[in-house]
Amino acid sequence: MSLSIATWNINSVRLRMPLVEHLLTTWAPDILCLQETKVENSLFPLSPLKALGYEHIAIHGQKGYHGVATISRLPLHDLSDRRDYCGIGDARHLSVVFEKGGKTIRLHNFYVPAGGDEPNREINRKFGHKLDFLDEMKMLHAESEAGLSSILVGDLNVAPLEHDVWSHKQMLKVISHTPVETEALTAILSDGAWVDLLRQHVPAAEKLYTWWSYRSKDWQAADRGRRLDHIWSSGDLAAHLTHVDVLKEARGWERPSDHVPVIAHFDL
DNA sequence: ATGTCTCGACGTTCGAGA
Repeated sequence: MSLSIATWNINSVRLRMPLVEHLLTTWAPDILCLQETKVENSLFPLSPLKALGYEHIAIHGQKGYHGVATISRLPLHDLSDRRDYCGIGDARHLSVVFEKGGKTIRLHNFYVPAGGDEPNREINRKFGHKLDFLDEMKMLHAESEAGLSSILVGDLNVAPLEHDVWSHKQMLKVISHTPVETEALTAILSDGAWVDLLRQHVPAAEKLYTWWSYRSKDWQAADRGRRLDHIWSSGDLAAHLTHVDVLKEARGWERPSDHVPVIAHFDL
């Protein structure tokens, strides 16, 4: 029995609804986790998703900024788990529980703060917010709930490994790849007993990106990407991973997001 | 080229955030 989980920073779900529908009809993941939906809950476009068979939808939005949504063909439970990291009321987390192949699985959907431009928390409060958010994530453990497996996805806004960026040396002082961030993400991963599924599928020595800036004449020719979007799981599920698709082609779609969808496939 | 894109704000353009 197969299970597929997708994650995608959509950068406005209302603006890019045709692209979401294209993803769902063409790739048909069991569950799609979106970030940066940028819409309050009352205005979220539920009906076109339900019409495609995705009848189980959990949303956590706010006006104009941030926002996450988990869109599923499988029934979802425990839809009200939205954690207020840093206690400032941002819509950046949502978790649900579902069942597949005899397993009960908690699925976390995250949108980690980007952190601004200057990698110094003394002069840039947004960087401080990002570091505090990551610090709070260290408490997440993949095996914290008896009988439950875990998956964690989202735009974590950190490219942790050398080959998660186009130039390790040139990126060391650029937010998303500074040592304090990459060390924090690595600590969350190891302290929480998570497995980095993209890197289980693609060796760490190979370049792998999920995001290409809008600020480029030709994103494809420059290919200065970063791996900001992640899918992690508990070890029991990682053992059932068959492959991961990074849909690079989506960066070339009309009016694209700057992030591309990533889909993990399991054989359970 | 502080490079582009999105949203909200009493909008016909700009500032925020990314």
